[in-house]
Amino acid sequence: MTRLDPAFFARDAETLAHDLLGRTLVRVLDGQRMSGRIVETEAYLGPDDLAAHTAGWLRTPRVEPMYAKPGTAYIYMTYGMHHCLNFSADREGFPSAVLIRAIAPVDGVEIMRSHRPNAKRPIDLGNGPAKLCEALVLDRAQSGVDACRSSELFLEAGDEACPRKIASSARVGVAYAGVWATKPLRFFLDGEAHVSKGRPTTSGDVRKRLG
DNA sequence: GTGTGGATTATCT
DNA sequence: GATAATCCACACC
Repeated sequence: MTRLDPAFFARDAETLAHDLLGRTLVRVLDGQRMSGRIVETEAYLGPDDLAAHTAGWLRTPRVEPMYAKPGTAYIYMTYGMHHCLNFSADREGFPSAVLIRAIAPVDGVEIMRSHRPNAKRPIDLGNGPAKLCEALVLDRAQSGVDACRSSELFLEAGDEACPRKIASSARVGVAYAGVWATKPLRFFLDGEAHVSKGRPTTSGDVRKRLG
């Protein structure tokens, strides 16, 4: 399986969010492999994007990985109890990233389940950004990890080089971001059961594209 | 099946 | 001191 390299990540966040669909996210913990197929992403475009943590070139220790070289993991805590996984996009010094919102579990399902005892079905292991972080044991300790070099967190090309049908919608939970809240920067595989239940704050503008 | 509200804390102003 | 790129339990159809 081909591992994704820096050149893959060195594209604008929107393109990268589109292209990460269908790829395989791999987490190795205590020598045991867990993986999942990415089925939902969101693009955070950087300085101009009011929904991004780096709006207005904000630069604090927390968001530093977004400024780092493409493929760097940016993991933050939200609502005091949830973690979300992103990968830095574009180029070093330009703070954009792609949020991984949902995965379909592939390898190590039982290991993931042991980290999320409340998950009744395999689908509940990855159908939400905070859920997949819990299942894969990702927290701020992994923020800043270079996914192109790390042996604990990386991505593979996946079976499906060119996913079937990609749909887009507004992003989730960014209602405060004005016009940026309505832009179709959330991408998911249409009809895929593992997509998260989170609904965009602006309804009715889900568009479909050909894959 | 669908909708609503509460949990709980890092981070920045 | 306010706010948040969320999830889950529990009501109530």
